[in-house]
Amino acid sequence: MIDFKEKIARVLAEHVEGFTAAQLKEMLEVPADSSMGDYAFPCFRLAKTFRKAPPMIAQEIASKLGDALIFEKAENVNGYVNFFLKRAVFTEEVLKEVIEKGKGYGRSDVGEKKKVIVEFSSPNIAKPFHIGHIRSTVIGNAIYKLYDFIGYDTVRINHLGDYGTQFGKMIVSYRRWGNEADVKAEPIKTLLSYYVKFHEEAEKDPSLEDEAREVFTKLENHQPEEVRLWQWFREESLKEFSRVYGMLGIEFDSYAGESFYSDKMGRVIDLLNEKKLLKESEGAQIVELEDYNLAPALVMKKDGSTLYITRDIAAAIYRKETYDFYKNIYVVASQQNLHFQQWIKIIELMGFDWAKDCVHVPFGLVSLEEGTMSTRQGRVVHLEEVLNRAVKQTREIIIEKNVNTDNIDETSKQIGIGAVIFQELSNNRIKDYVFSWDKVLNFEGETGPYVQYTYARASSILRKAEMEVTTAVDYHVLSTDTAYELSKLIYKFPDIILEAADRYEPSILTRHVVDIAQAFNKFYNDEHILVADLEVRKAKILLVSAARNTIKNGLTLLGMEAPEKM
RNA sequence: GCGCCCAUAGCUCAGCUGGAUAGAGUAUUUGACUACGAAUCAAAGGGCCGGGGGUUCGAAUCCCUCUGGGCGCACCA
Repeated sequence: MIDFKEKIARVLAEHVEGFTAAQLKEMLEVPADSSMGDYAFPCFRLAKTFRKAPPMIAQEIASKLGDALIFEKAENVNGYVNFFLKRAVFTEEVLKEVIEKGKGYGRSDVGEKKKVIVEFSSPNIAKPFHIGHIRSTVIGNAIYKLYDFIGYDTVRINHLGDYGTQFGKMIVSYRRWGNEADVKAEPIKTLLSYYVKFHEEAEKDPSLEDEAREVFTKLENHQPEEVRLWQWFREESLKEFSRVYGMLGIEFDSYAGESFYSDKMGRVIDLLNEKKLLKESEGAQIVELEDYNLAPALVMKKDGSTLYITRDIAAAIYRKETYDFYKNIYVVASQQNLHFQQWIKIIELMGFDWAKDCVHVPFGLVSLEEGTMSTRQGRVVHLEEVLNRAVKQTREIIIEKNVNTDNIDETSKQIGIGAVIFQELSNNRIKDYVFSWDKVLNFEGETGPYVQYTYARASSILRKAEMEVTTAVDYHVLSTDTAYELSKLIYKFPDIILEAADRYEPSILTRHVVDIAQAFNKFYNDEHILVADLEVRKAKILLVSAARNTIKNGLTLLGMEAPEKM
């Protein structure tokens, strides 16, 4: 597709001395208001070198430019040279590209098949999958899809929290107060109750804590009975998780969780020793990071067992050796910022130059109106319940509207679950937010259902048009402001994808998809599409088809479905 | 105490590596379904962009400082 900005920069370069086309391209902007043109060149920075007032410079440039192949006029407004593209030329270029590429519109090969690992979701087993986990899960999935779409070779890893002292606690509690039948009937609920019970009892009898640590050490040393129980808990938990992943349409390439690295810890300790990074402190082994303005990192407890951070170091080394990644992305809560700074610095100190390729992508905290979530205190909202309620509400709305009740189960799922995903991907990931039922169950305005509705509407028009989509149309028909705005947003789509991937920020894409939907709805309301004049109808149908196609590609990247009817 | 993050309309948030009158959604008021789906569209009101300094031709955006909030800081993950 033509890079219009590039073209304008080249034309400018012929008339502005001392700057390359590339430099000029950097300086080009998009005006705040489209009535001021499609691109703008601010002349303020040229004032010093040319020793003239910006409006004079702009005036001179504009008068020299006249018209060109791709723009019809360039004019000076307050020191800016504003460019107005030839709308029909622009629209033809964009729409042909979309129709030709179809599902691949926006795809690119900038990744050159380089390996990118995305670690996301990573719930703790034996604990409920709650609304706090949705962020990593949904944001991580979108980041994976974005990188996949722009040509990287991706690996999705679910770094399950399936190891650590907590399982010592679980086993102790199960042996004292639990039974097999209860676990089989309702695994996570029962296991969680053991965990809660443990903490209640440990308040009264602190020696239980030591007992739990001992049991975990046995697990680390592969004692058969402990390993058997742990494996059983893990399997039962995974069954429940896969149900939620199924609803969300999310898959992983690897479930190598923390336990997977349990036999790779010795090597990490040896390497740290070799590099003389270890230091004894109060009986434990630490890595001092004072020189880097970071708190010391505890890598081995006084009883010789390892910690979370040791496992992350082992995991990073393993991944480098196994996948030889170009980038190793971790979609993990911002609460763990320090933890990531610490271990990535340690990796660097160990002499691994690929430490710079490990990227922590943090996101803000989800809390409830009652306060921060606490599994132990039962203060949680289960993700499955959120999804189920969203689906149920969608179903009620469909019945009420009575537009299309075929496949109502399937459609309700697409929309209800889509609403939850979309909501999660709407804001900058770094922001904290308070979970609210009203908000996830609101389907109007900037929401998933709004975008899906727009898609269904576009699909409906195409069904009724009774004509093939063709790019052999009169593009002047699509030169109205509303049609042109829509084409411009469609044109930006591939760049938006690159930016969203580059900044690890799916919300950039989410916002843009909303913008396209809004522009489409405006066009839909402003102009009659299925007009009698077949030439006009043909052109408008082409734009509808391109918009619909782009919306679908966007939704797919966000991990959502696009229903034909709803 | 130290470190990191956040602060924009009543509410929820956009605002790209500084650029023209700070934008959406929601809520409120009002208008549009005998044209293609009203989960829609249009209009109105609503802002010392947390406060104060600074850099710059130009700051919501960059720097300093203060205030308010969140998160983290040794044997949990």
